[in-house]
Amino acid sequence: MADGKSESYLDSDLYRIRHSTAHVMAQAVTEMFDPDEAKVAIGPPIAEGFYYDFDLPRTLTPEDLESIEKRMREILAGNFEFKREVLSADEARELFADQPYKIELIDGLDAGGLDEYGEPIDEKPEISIYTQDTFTDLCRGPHVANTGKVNPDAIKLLNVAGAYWRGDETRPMLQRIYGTAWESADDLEQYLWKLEEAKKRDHRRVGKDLDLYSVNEAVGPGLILWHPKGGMVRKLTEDFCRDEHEKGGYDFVYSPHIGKASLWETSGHLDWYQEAMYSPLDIEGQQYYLKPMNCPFHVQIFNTRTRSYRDLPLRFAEWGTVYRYERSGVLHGLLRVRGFTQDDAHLFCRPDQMPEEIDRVLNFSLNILRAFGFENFQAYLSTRNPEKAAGDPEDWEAPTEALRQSLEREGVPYVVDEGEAVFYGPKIDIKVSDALGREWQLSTIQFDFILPERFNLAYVGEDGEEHRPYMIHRALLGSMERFMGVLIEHHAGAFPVWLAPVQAVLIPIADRHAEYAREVAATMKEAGVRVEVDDRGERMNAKIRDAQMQKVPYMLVIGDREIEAGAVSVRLRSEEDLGSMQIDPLIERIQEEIIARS
RNA sequence: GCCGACGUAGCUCAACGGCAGAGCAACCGCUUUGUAAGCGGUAGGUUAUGGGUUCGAUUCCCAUCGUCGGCUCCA
Repeated sequence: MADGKSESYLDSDLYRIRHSTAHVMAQAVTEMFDPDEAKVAIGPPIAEGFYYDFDLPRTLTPEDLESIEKRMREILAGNFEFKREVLSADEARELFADQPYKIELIDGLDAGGLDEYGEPIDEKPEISIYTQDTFTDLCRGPHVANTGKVNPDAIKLLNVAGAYWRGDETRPMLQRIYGTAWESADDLEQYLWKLEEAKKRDHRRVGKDLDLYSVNEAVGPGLILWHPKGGMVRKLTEDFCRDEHEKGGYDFVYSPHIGKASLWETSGHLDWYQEAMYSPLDIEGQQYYLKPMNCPFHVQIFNTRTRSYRDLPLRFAEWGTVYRYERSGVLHGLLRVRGFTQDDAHLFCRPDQMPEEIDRVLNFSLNILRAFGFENFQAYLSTRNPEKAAGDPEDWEAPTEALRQSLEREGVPYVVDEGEAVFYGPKIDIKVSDALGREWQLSTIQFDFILPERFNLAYVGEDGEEHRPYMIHRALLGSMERFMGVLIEHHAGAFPVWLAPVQAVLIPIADRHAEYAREVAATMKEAGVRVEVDDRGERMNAKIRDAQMQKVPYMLVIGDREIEAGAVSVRLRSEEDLGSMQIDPLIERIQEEIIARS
């Protein structure tokens, strides 16, 4: 129900509660203005609440939200029935004569093919209205029986934001009020707790607190500066993945950041991707573009020699940094940036190798994601969009079927996004659920019918003839930036030991213990543990507090007793006290955790 | 890009037409400490940038840049 559209949700009491609460909110809002000043648009339930869009004579303030919420509770207390009526299109037009957005919806419903939210539907719908108290809205329902069925202690208005009418930036900008509604006050409280928790885990905040990365105004928006600690997490991530790729039969390639305009013309990027590409550089009269993707380079490497069917499959992997223009308003911490590094690879294979290649890459992807602590996956299979699709429909069948069967074999839950594929081929996207149950898209596995043709890729078959290879793009973590962001939020900055930038802090209690601490540190470093000595003139309590807030997995306290015993006193960031431990068993324990990646 | 909110010390925030402040962090002392903040001191600012209004602007107005919440899009 992440998209708020699952069957069971559409059918639930919660859905009705939210839908009805949206209507009550619309009543409260329209009451604030003269009837001819306040225009209402649409107000559907969404995954964890509802919204309603308004066209109002002035901007709403947070104070307005409070008074709207107060008025909503009064309306709810009125116990007004939600009365449904079915109208003809003309009757509806008359009723909503001074509501232009409703008129547009009615015209759409009357024409058929779309519901009131602009979603395609098969039949021409009945036009119905719902009335509670003084407010009547065009609506297909369903609703609760009366306003008394909505718990006034389980609703909350969250924020106001701008939203285009019908999501179309050429249409008017409306004011959207987001709210949430639950069955019980406890449910509401739990939801608000989750929002708070999400705020605490926000990678932008954690990134600052743990000194992982920054975005700098002098450098530019959407461009990430990795600090030493964040850089270490990223390096460890990359090292692990590179090793896995090597074991997995990938070859490593490297390609430049810019390429000639003619390359991007051949690849087609200048035709269909130019709006996301930066303006060209002029070098000796030739135009060069910053790369938005790595594919054309890998394709060129493929093409540097005649390939035999014996050479295939070829798997070219690169941590390729690409630059894409993103509109300033969409940039978001590490999750949406303008320069990012994809863990990219391109697979070239014979048609007969394709199903196995898909299996391998899907399995590979899931295993890598599991290594980072993700357990729950949701896959999306995007199929051919007849409106915009390269190649013949039958070309799509085998790859689409191969993708589907791989998902079945892996047992990954998946949904089919009918017609959602990019024009060059079908694809699988994999989303992971994090510790708070939020979904993040990471892996993508995409077929490509276009590039092999445009670059005239070929291999010589057993028959001595030239054949066109299949080409698959895939990124597993997606982008290093985005993945780091997701990882930070998933672990709330408390990275598993193998990824922790600092795995242990040695805390000498007094100055006289510092020398021993440095000796222990040297021993541990020797054993490959990332360790620091906190020899500041602070009290032990302060040092523990700082290490705790930095989410360091091991805090090793050293005082007279430990020196005497040749040991350290071990505290975990979980606040568990392991007591006094000898150095060797401690190192062993840490190393085991690193290997187990826990 | 668009709508709205917001930019004050490294960080979190005060002051809101009349001398720009606190806590934390940094630095310097004192303290030598037993599992989440010891005490004292010092330093730190063209109040994002540029213009305007005013006797006087951090405060009011305009523009630009940036951040945040959304819309749209996506790795």
